[in-house]
Amino acid sequence: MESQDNPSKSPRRARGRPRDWEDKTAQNTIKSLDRAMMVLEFLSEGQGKPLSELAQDLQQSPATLYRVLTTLEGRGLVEFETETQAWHIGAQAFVIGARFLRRTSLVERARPILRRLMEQTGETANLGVEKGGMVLFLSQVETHESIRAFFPPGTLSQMHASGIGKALLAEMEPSRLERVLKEHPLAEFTTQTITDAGHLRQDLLLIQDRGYAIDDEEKNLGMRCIAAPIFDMHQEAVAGLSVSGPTSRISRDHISEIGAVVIEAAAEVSSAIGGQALRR
Amino acid sequence: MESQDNPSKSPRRARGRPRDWEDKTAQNTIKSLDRAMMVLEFLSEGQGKPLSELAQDLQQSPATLYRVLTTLEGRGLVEFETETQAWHIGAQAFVIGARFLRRTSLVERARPILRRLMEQTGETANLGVEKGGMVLFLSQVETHESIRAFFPPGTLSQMHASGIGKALLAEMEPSRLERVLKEHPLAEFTTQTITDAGHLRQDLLLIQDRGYAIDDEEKNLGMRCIAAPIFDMHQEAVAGLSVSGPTSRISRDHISEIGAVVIEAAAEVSSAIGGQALRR
DNA sequence: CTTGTATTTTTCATATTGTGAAAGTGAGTT
DNA sequence: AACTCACTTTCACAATATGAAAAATACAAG
Repeated sequence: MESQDNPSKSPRRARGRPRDWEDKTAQNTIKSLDRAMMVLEFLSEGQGKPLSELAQDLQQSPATLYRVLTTLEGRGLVEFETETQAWHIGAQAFVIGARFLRRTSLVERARPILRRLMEQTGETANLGVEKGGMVLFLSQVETHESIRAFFPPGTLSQMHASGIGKALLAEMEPSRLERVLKEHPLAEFTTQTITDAGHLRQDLLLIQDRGYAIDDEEKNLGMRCIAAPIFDMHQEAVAGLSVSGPTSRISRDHISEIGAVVIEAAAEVSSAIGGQALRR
Repeated sequence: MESQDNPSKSPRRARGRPRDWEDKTAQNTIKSLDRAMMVLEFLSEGQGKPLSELAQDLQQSPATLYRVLTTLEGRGLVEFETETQAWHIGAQAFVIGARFLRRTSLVERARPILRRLMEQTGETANLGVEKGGMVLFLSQVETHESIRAFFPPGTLSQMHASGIGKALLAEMEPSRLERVLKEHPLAEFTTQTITDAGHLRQDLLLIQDRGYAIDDEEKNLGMRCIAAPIFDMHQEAVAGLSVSGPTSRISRDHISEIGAVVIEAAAEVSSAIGGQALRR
């Protein structure tokens, strides 16, 4: 059962020096650029701030910071609000970032399926991938109901307290799973959150067996979420798909029924991107 | 009726040297950073490319480009695909960019209204703003119909061939309008596209008078679009909202009826962001 | 298996250019 | 009207970004 790698074809490998370092010391980077990107990142995280405050938060000289900001402003990556003297993330950052979605056709192909899933279940449908040990929400089709779950695309969320996250963890190879667990402590969000690693591992086995994950008020009280993994051509779980809604509508009686629909939809997306689910 | 400003509190105005230059020569920027951002922008526009190709396209030395890319990679802004040796825009760019939407509450507040608009008209509803003489689409609620218009959020589009674009142009102050017209030639997309400035100006007057704009197959044949402007507290048109769909469903008979609904929805968004429409 | 070629990655010497301190500027405040 | 504060620009200096060239590597051909 250890035949993970596919020796059937020679997949045009890299020339040049191999990037085996990966863990890297990454000495070969540009300092000033890296610092500037730190500014951009920081700016995107909080509210807009005036120069002086940024300089303090980032421990940089106002003069340098000012030049970084005006340079980024020149390309529209940040914006300056004259009224309040505050620097904000700019529209161009959104334009550039949004193009990430177009790269992988995952989002496009999943979208019609997400929509149908929403109509079938009546609940908001979400698509997410794993990124740096977190779940990154890529796309969403919202329910018509007025009480609805809401994960804006671009949101990052803890894996262990998310349906999609657990679905992905359950399919992860052991070593990678361990690394994720090591790097991300099991923070508690509600009384239902799984904070014990053993307990989580048990749940993951159940998920793998059942085919779908349940986030049972583990992130937000009153909200349930049913998720299933999406597989690529190498039978690796590259994304997850979920429906989420209030416990009142996603009642315990409905879970297995919804679970089947979610698995079905995830399998459809898998084949839409040329993938195929694990044979069990 | 000129009491715009709220005298109840001191609205913390700018100190320091005023940014009156605006047009600026912007000598005060960091060259290397600017070049790096150009790389990021370029990367987001096309498909993923290998280093050598990028170096040629951007006229930069491979060595420098390589360091820029690895630096950006370190922050997840670009990604390197080992299989094909291609550099792509990264997930972190999406994460950062997506936060732009959270800044202005416009999107959040408009979303429920967009949704209702979609349900009322049965057609895809869109929200967009003007950015650098173009229309930037921010958000969208798609119709249930299988034939539907599609502007992915983050898309930029020419103003003169877009419903939202024309609605915004119609409310623009003359000097700014002229500048936009000067900087953006009236490209022809279909036989219906307005390519004559005089003709466009005439249409804008009509739009201002009527309160909504019609894109009558001016960008894509077979597609109509009805749009209206959204106003902020200063009675400036800061965004626009539209429904778009095939000519078969948005027939000439329905236009005025849909127009009224769109105007109504736009007015609602206006008040949701604390704005108010022009009194006519 | 050996050699050749294309591409990426690193090294290295150089001067470009990013940097912080401090001076300058204007708006708000007393 | 003088003062204060925060942003913006100037300036001199050396840190560091840069490109040429060399090294490293994978793939292709003989």
